[in-house]
Amino acid sequence: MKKTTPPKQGDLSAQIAGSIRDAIIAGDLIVDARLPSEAELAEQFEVSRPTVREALKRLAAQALIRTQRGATGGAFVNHLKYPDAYAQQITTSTLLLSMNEVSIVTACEARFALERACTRLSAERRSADHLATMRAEMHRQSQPGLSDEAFCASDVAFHRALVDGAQNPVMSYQLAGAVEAMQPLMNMITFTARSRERIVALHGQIADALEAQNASDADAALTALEAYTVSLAQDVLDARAQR
Amino acid sequence: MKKTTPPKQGDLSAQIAGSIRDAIIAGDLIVDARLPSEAELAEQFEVSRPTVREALKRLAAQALIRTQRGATGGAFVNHLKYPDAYAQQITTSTLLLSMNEVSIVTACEARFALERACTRLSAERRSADHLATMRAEMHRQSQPGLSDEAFCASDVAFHRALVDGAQNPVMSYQLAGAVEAMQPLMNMITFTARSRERIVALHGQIADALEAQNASDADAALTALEAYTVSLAQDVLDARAQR
DNA sequence: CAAAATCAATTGTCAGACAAATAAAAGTCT
DNA sequence: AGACTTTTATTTGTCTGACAATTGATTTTG
Repeated sequence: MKKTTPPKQGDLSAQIAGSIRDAIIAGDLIVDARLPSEAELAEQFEVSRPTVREALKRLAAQALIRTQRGATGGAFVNHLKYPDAYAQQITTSTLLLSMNEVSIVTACEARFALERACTRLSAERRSADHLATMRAEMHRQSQPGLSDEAFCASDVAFHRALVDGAQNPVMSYQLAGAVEAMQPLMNMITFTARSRERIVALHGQIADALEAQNASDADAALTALEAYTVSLAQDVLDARAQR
Repeated sequence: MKKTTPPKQGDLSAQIAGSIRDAIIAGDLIVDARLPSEAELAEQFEVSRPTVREALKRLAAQALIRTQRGATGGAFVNHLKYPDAYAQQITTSTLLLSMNEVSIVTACEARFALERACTRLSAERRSADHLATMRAEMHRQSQPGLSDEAFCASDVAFHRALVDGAQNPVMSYQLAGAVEAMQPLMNMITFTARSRERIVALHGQIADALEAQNASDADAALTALEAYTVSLAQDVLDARAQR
């Protein structure tokens, strides 16, 4: 946390946040360690307290620290848990997709390629619980009165169960963006044209394959789902171009 | 950006940051749109300027906005570019791995599964440039005087070229954490025991397969590399346990 | 007309103060 | 003595007001 060779780029609060972040990543500050009080940090870095506070807020925004008021309060190095990392990943992925004119084809290709990376593990290890979740979501997707938003949410839940079935938390984390950030995209593009029946049928193939621990069948079903999604998107875009 | 149904959780600065973030994600604030000045925001949200500033710093930490001083300055919705998202992903992944006692086996499994998801696309589309990068990194890895750190960095560069060969930026982004965050882990674990020769040989198999557009051979080589990495980690851990 | 000086708006930083929360310490009653 | 209450000290959260630094726009000047 010392001011060793500060690269002096950006604002003071950014520099200070960088110093503390580096200290955390380097392991100089371990989880649950308490940082000096804001007043002490201000003295150490030779800045005012508001500046220190801005730096701490930057770190808090990345879930690197948490703060607590009171006598024994202060800023503590946060144990970065999976849900926090998930949320960040989803936010970042959503923004990245919405701001970079990524084609649906490219996004779909990435999403399904990553999801297929889970099939082998998921076929091998999925628990009864994961299978039950898939079946339940399929059942929900078959209900006639379901809104488009709810259908998409259920779709996401189904695929998350597939990914979680691999029983590898690192995998689940990495896939969070790919699976969840697609929801608004699919919502916007395909909800007018898609056949829920067909999607549920493909979901059924995937669930059956995973239950039978047949990874290549699950692979094939995912590929078919990808092809269907891409063709839907193509149709919608064509219709839009003609109009 | 209105204070519509504020969930009132956490600090004021967190609430305000959340409001603005939601507005950006919902598309109410488009890229390069200028936010009101800090004074105006303070008035709108009925808080003081330091509180607004803390909120803005939170958003800046996530690269959602950028600020500019001067007459026409202010806070602008930032175009989230891939490099920014990469950096965030790598930081988050690194912390997640270091703070959650993830076993080497789990991390390796995820990493190589994701990387194998790229082989089909990369075999199909890799450019001469990607192949040249791989060869160059392999050449560097063969030099005797290379430090462990430099070898690892080159290793990462090689795998990044593999991933980038898929010519899918969404894929490259999603893989950034998996590929780059492993570097410190591998560095710490296997640098004592590994045979560079063997690793370079496997890299050669991968590069050859991609050049021949043979995805399944590349797959097999990656699987072999995974097995070798895991066995190395196992050896090191066993030796550590005996000591 | 072009260059220089001025201006105005905005963020960056600072100082000091008070409020709110919180746990430890001290005090009080049974 | 022990349990409960009150006080106190520490720390973060927020506010007010001010000034410096930056930078584009405006005005002045050669």
